[in-house]
Amino acid sequence: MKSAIPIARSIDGGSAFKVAHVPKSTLREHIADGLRGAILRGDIAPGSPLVEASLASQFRVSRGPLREAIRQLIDEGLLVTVAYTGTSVIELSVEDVREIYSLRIVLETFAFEYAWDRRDAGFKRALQQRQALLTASIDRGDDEHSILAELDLHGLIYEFSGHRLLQKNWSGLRGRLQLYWAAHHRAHGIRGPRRDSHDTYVAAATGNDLDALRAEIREHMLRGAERTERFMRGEREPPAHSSSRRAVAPTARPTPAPKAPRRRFAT
Amino acid sequence: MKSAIPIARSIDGGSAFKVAHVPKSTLREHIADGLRGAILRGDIAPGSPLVEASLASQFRVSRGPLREAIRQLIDEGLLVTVAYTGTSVIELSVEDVREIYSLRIVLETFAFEYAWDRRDAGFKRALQQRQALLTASIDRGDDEHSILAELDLHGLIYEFSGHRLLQKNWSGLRGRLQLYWAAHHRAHGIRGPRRDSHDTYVAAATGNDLDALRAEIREHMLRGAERTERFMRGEREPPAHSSSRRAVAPTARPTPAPKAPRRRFAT
DNA sequence: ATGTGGTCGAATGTCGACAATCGATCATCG
DNA sequence: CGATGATCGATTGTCGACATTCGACCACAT
Repeated sequence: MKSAIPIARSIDGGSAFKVAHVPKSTLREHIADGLRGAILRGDIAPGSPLVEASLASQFRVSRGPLREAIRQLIDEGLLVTVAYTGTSVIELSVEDVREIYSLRIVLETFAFEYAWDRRDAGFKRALQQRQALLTASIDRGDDEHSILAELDLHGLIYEFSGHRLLQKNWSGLRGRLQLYWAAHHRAHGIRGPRRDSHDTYVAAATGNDLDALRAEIREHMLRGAERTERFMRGEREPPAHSSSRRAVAPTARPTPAPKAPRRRFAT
Repeated sequence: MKSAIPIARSIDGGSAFKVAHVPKSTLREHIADGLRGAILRGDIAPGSPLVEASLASQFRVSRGPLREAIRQLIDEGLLVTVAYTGTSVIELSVEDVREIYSLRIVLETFAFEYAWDRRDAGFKRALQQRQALLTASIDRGDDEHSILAELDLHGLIYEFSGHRLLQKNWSGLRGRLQLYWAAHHRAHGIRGPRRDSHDTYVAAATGNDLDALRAEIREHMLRGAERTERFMRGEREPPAHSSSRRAVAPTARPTPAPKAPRRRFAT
């Protein structure tokens, strides 16, 4: 769920308090979070266009803050926009998946190298805890949560590294991954990470053989990439025709109406 | 001379034309480019606050598009903002420099690995051409241009890789690097890349020994990081008090007036 | 003198309305 | 009958004004 509450450290005095950032204040933040959630949750399908006026009325705000939130999600790589034409959720392409996984290998390996010596009992405990959450989700058959749990498991090393650039990179990759996996899960129903696959990962991550971990990460990612690509290739025609699975409850909005009179962008 | 008129491609005919994106259309783009240029050029010093109304009047636009441009530069890592308080150019910290260079090692190495087999005569020619531009700038004593030329030299492999995520990463790093180097150059006057340092880089990049290139990149970056850090440590008190060097001609705007009545953020 | 509280100016956040542009549709001409 | 050009609705881009919040200043009590 909530990962890593930002802590403000006192500058010089040895204050014993840890203050959390004030919740949220600006509308733009709320809108960005809400929109991102709706996209990642799959309430807005990849490729479907967003209409500013409609969203603004749904969020009960004016278009100003909404546009800023959209701009932010564009920079996060979740939306694409064409001037005077429209904004839409990014389409899923195998090329993107290849790029993402190739970068994951590099960045996650680097994250471990960067923080290798600083791994302590707390790190290992946290890693095993997240693994427990993941396996619990898998055993429970909760695919939705399994995806998030797996991402959290892999995210730990980034959080632990303290490397802000690396963290920002990971959050960007994480968003895209969540989008892809969730979309495929809805499209094909079945999915969910494997248990054993992460056992070896955790073992290598808590061990002392860096080279072994490098190999494990590579293997792990190649497997993931191959599986994700296979899902993507197996699918054509994403437009709404099948009611194979409408499991997700549209907590916010299931897109006003699939009337598509104005075909924007290239199809 | 050069007709920069955008050409429309025929849809299916095997057109021999290559179309460039239409120049620019939205104000936000223009503003973002202008602001980014002003920041990277050093017309707006790191740490100095930006006032939306002032900038809007300077750009002759309303605050709407300006705010969106600002948001974009925030995501690019050039600006920081606090709600209801203000926006300012990022401060320079040694920690940031460490992170940037550590990531550069990883990413540039990966870029070469990713495109290693596809390097062709065109690549090597382009690399040598950029090196020539760099050495020419250095010999000419043009430090400003040398910085850009060095960034362009290192940027080639990212462009050539065709890896979009990697390219986006590089453009982000490149912006910060340009900001740091330009700021230090203005602060200390002297600087400018070394010639020989890049001779070995180009040689390794065009050679066939990947491990040698890995080592070279690592050495190159560690040197650069160490030098940059040294510059940063040698400096304290960036606020305007010394007239040590006001060499740069304020082509656009030298900041309205250094009256600082409202001290925002923590000093 | 130090700390405390209130007041005020300034900057950002938000809103609603207007203008520019695009895509689709339809009429027209070859 | 196909291609070309004009028209129209819809959507995004832009603007100016109002609301909200923050930081500085100053009076005052301790």
